[in-house]
Amino acid sequence: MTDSLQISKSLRQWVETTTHRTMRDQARYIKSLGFSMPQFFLLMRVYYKKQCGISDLSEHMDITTAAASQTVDKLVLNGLLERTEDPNDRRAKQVTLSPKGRDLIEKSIAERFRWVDVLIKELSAEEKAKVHEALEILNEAASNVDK
Amino acid sequence: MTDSLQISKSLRQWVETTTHRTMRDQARYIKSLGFSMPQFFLLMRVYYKKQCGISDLSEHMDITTAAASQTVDKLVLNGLLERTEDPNDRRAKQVTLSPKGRDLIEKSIAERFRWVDVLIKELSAEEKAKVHEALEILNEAASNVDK
DNA sequence: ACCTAAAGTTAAGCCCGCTTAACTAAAAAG
DNA sequence: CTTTTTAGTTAAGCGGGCTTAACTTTAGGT
Repeated sequence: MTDSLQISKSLRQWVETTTHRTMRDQARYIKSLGFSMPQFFLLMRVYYKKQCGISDLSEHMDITTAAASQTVDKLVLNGLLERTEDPNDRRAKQVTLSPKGRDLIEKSIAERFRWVDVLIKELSAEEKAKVHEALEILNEAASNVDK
Repeated sequence: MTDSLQISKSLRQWVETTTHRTMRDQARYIKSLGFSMPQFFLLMRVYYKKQCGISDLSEHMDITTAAASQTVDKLVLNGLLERTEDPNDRRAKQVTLSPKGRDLIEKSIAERFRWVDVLIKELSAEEKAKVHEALEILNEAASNVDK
């Protein structure tokens, strides 16, 4: 019989492992490209939102709008972001990823998946089947929790 | 039949979800405690290794031994780390977490587990059993990969 | 014993992220 | 139409993380 405590423990361990691994790999990759973590987190935010303003970035990253503006400025100069005026509100700016920026983010995501493929090689065919079924369940549950 | 491509896809999605969900909360929590990401990563390394030298930290974090030494210094002054001489090699230092440091790390890990329990509530008893078994497999595989 | 290599430390200095403060311009409120 | 609020920019300055360089002390090889 599997109780909630057992599964909670194994799930926690797994989340801890993956988070630890992926954050480290990501940090190294970002650094090797010459970018800082704040810059990268900002790019990630734009990646997930597709488009957002300076205020959104400052709230999301817990920094002032001044800091967000300055960081965006550097990333625009580096060709990773594009900043245009919002046609509906001429005070606001629309920040989006440039092709170069999108490429960077997608490669960094791929980077943290290299570990995933190494992990899969550790599994037998039978284990793969079990793991796959469980992951489908988890992914479904996660999307439910996200509303 | 479950092939490697299928499982890779579901595992990638899962890792993507968990990483994305937890990264921001983690960063915010660390910041709210007044610590920097480099400091936190260093503490994490010590937490996982239980005990390690300055050289290990510098290699692991891709910084010079000088930088590692200085960061450790600050964390010792803050009461989060303890630094003692290695009895087998008097050049080397053994860096370990103080009770206060361990507490900090464990609380930060707990911080990103809040949604894990919500997730488990989504599962039926049967699903819990399957997920638990799969997670045991994955955790085992992960520990093998990390040596 | 000698000499080189290895583990850390210290100091000086650079860069960068962030903040505060003062500002411009546009939208909303009255 | 005036006032206030909102979005963003700019400049000055602080603090922290990191590097290089010079140094001390201990281990290990010959």
